[in-house]
Amino acid sequence: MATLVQNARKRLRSQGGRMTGQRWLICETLESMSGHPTAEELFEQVQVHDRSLSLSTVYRTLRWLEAEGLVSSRRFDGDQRQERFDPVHPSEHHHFLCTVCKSVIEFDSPLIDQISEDFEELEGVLVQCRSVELYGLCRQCRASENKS
Amino acid sequence: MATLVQNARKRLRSQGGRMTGQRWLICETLESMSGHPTAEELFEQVQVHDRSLSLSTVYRTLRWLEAEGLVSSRRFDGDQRQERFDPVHPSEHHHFLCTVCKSVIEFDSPLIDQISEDFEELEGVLVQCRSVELYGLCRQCRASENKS
DNA sequence: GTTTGTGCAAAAATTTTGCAGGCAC
DNA sequence: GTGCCTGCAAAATTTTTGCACAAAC
Repeated sequence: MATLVQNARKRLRSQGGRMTGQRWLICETLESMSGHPTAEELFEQVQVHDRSLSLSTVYRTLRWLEAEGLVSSRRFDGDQRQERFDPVHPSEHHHFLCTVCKSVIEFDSPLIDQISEDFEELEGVLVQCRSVELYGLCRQCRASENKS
Repeated sequence: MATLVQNARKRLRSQGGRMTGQRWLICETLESMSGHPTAEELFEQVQVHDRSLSLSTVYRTLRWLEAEGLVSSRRFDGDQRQERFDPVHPSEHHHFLCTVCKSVIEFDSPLIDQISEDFEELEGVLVQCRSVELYGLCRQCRASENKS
């Protein structure tokens, strides 16, 4: 499966853009971070490898990747201001968020299409996108909750 | 069914707060607006009836209502910055958003509980909240899309 | 009278943009 | 060399806060 850097390089080439060290690092770092980081979190992680890379560049790169459909941005319940970013996967997927440790688990279910089709029939609308978010306690946090 | 103003008044009484004209107007206006307005939109609508009511008061009231569990705030896909607010309904419900006219339709489906239970079993997590968002074309926009 | 609430203006927080210089091709 | 890209600082946008005054009990 193509990595984010590979996809980005392809897009850049086709539009006369350049795969700079900064873009490379941002893509690689984003892909290595599991939990849908904010721009700020990604920036901090990127700075470990390049002290001089700026937050503007992180934002500019993320927005470009988003426009290219390679990265998606969202806000989860309880996120007040900052957006979260993650590489777009080839297949649609949805999110479970642990309200204690903030970890994210991705999932999918055929029932989501069913819901969508039921609703189309009921209302006469056309559904083009679906987003399901579940919130609760992950396995670990659930266990430690029980102990205390 | 209790209105937002009625619920708010009850909470205020029990904690020594006051149902002021501003709070009343904000609650009534929010309840009368169907499409999950932003604070700014609510503010504009409120200003029709009270020119001197400030945006700060709108925010302060919304945050208080939110803390009391009477109003919920969210951001939909494509909303870049501003949050949207709406009165919390007694039963859980989800949202369909028209990507053209921005109208919002609320719905519910028993399959959502099913998805949630399936996922709990699969991952050993505890799901406490669910949020489903569908995006597409509403009946009207779908029709006018076909014509053109 | 005391406490709570409001408007205003200023601050805080997040994201975007203009510009001068730097780097990739 | 040309043109895209970056860092910096400043702007823009949304939301919160401090404070003096006003309103409700």
